[in-house]
Amino acid sequence: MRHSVRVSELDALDARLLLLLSDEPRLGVLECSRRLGVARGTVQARMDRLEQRGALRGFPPDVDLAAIGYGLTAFAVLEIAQGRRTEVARRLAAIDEVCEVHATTGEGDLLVRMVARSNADLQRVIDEVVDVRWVRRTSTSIALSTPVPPRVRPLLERVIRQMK
Amino acid sequence: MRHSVRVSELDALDARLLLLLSDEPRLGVLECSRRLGVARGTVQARMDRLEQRGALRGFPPDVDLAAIGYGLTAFAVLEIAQGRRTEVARRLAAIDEVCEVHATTGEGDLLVRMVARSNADLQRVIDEVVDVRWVRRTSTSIALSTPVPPRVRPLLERVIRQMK
DNA sequence: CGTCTACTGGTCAGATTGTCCAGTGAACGA
DNA sequence: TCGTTCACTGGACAATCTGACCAGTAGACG
Repeated sequence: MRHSVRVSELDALDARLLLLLSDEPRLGVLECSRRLGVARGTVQARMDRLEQRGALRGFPPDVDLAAIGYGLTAFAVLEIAQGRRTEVARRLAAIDEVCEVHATTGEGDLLVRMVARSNADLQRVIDEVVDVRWVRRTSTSIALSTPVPPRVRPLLERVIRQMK
Repeated sequence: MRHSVRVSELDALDARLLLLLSDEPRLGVLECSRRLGVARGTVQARMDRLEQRGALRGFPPDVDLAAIGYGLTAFAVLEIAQGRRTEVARRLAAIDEVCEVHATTGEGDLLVRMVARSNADLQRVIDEVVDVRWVRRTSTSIALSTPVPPRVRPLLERVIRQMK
């Protein structure tokens, strides 16, 4: 049975597979095929295709930074000198505690997520970030809690819903 | 051989294991034991302990939202009415496109990461977020690029370095 | 009406898993 | 100092899963 969607798009089965893997990442190909009610080869083919297409990047371990001693998270919005985004980003990337950087529109130019062991440590990290050359102005906020942890599930469910 | 560190802390082997898994998440227990030069049972025990301790939450699939059609990412900083954080967070969580919410110190109260299919779609999502009750003021920026994608590796390396 | 593609259901050998076990050595307390 | 405890080793086991095949079937497409 061939499906009608563009090759580059998600298929309902793809979405269901991703959803299943979101809920229980340790599942093997065989178990997935059982749950989805399709042949094992199919699941295997789908996963291969999803990876080739780049939709499924892999299964990185989800490490709890707090449990490793990095209990503090902070966000910094950086304003930087014109045309220095790449430069600044590279220097930020060199800081271990910098866990994520986005270039954005709006008042700020870069949004940085960083972590630290303690308030003193955070001070150090912030200083390191702020001291990066070409950084003009910064505004930092500490994350007090994370009401919604990173998630994809609702989106996948929506995709399935729309597909039906 | 018993190790000297507190039970709640990471051990050098734990860190090396997490690092290994960060680089090649698909690795099985057996392969890990080979790479780390320890017995299989040891790796198995370590992984169990890491999970029990909460340091290793699991292996969620890394789905590329862009490849699923959600090519746009935006961040919103929300200012909300006093004492309504939980309430607002709950409503935000009900929006499929909201992928992450942090409560923060500073001018804003909540930092929201959301995604959308297109500019029009983003408009809709932003409206939904902004229209959440108790939200006073918002400021939104669109993510143009992600110079540093979410990562843990440097942190793990640092932990190992410090341990040595 | 053929061709192509995707899925099914099956097989196969080889690898991996979870689960045991006895033995070793280092740290710890009495 | 002598036991005890704990973590790791290296080995074993059956059960399971994996990757690689295969022929057969059924829509979609020209």
